[in-house]
Amino acid sequence: MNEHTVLVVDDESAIRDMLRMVLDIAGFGFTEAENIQDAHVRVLEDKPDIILLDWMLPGGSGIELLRRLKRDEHTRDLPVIMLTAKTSEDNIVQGLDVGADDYITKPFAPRELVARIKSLLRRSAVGENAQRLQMAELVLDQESHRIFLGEEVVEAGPTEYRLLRFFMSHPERAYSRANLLDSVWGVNVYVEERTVDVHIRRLRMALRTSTLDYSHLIQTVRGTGYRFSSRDLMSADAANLNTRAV
Amino acid sequence: MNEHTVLVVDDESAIRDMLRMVLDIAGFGFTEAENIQDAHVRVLEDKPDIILLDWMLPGGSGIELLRRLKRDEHTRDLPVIMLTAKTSEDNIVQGLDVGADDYITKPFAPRELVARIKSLLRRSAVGENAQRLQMAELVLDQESHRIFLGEEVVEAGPTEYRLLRFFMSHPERAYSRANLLDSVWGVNVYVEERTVDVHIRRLRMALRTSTLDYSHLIQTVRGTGYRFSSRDLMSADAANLNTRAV
DNA sequence: TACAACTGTAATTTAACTGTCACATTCTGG
DNA sequence: CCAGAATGTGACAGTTAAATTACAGTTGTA
Repeated sequence: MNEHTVLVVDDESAIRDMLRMVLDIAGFGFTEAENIQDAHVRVLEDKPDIILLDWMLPGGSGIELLRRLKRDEHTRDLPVIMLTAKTSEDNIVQGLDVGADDYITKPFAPRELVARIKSLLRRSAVGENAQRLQMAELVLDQESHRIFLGEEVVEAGPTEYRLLRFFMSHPERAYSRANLLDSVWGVNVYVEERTVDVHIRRLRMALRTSTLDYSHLIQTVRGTGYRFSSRDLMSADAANLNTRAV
Repeated sequence: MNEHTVLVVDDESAIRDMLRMVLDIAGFGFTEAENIQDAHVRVLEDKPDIILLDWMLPGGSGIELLRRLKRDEHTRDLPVIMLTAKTSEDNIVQGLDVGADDYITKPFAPRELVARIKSLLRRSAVGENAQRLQMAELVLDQESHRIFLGEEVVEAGPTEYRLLRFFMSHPERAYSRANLLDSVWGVNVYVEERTVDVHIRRLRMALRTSTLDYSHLIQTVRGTGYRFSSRDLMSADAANLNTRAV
């Protein structure tokens, strides 16, 4: 596997040094920034694969950077782990929409941190390597950031795009609404679970064009959540037609 | 969502009481134990969904129980949060090493504890630990939350799914209707015993597709209840009822 | 700034699932 | 073979989960 680069954003150099050592031992590349402005530059220049972002930063809190990253098309999918001090800021964390992919409270065990980083990288790895996700005539092209159904381009909003991408990279598996919120919206995002239903509907409608109807790929698992699957009532062979990267 | 039960293992009753209150407010079911032996019994009897385990316990430290739980097939996937008094990283690392899913150091904010519990429950809800249960051509795939019979997908409601899952993970053994209600519907649920019959029927019907009929796996044990068995109904009965002449 | 697209939420409608009952059928012991 | 007991079955109505619709607030953009 290629070496993954981790960007650490923290204003305390002691912590950065500590993390540099930990990450080095774990075999990760390392780059750092001590404020938001610097961090943004590092993101663009060093193209890290994941960001460890301290919550409390001078010159704009971490959430500011997070928002900015999530707003930009090109950086939206960069996995971010928030580092939160284990004190009263907990309250703040809970009240705000964060949208990070994971978070960890200080102090943390290096082992745990590394495990979470690997987990996140693994999760986004599917998307990294594969520019295109395909199932039969349904193609999600991450390069052009578009969805194709047969010859037609599927009209879908950003959220539906991410939802479909998540589903296509994790097919044949049931996810609860909470799971989907965590994976597609981000952890600590305060959104009603029912909202997922609405986006599922929007996605299903998008997957129905004048000539093709792939809406059945998004299946309801009653009492549990949803699932993306090629086989509903069809033969098991269709299962081997798993989503594949092209 | 169903109510989840939390097992608190701590030798100080004050802490147990505090946790009982906190968890109650958060809407969790509660059960407790003050030592390892007791805890093990509670795990088996109350079937908690998650365990809060104090590190320091009389008569064997918490890690002892943790090891035991992780060793047993049935309890291996039970999420465990370690409660550690001190911030000593050694303990934490050791705990995570043995298989704890998370840890929290005392004193802790109730809010954070609840958040972590929910997070863990969510993770294991459609867990990565999900396995496939298989018997011949009958497959219950917990990952995709589906049942396959040969090439076909079996249509079954949530209750039938849970019922089959229970049977497949506890085969070759007869269960009374009361047993099944406890295990599949949950304890302290007021439902008529005969209701089990109806769901048994529904499950049997589901296990009968156009090409295969596996309904005979769900066997009636007259005067007792039901049993899931691959052994033929006739020979099985003959073995059990060999006291009578025909 | 005005407009168009997108989001999240709540209210309402629709569909699926559940539990029970009444009646049918099968089994058991005598 | 009979009577009583246990289990199977079909129907049905209440309950719950999901689909749908409408809408108001945001956000991005011309």
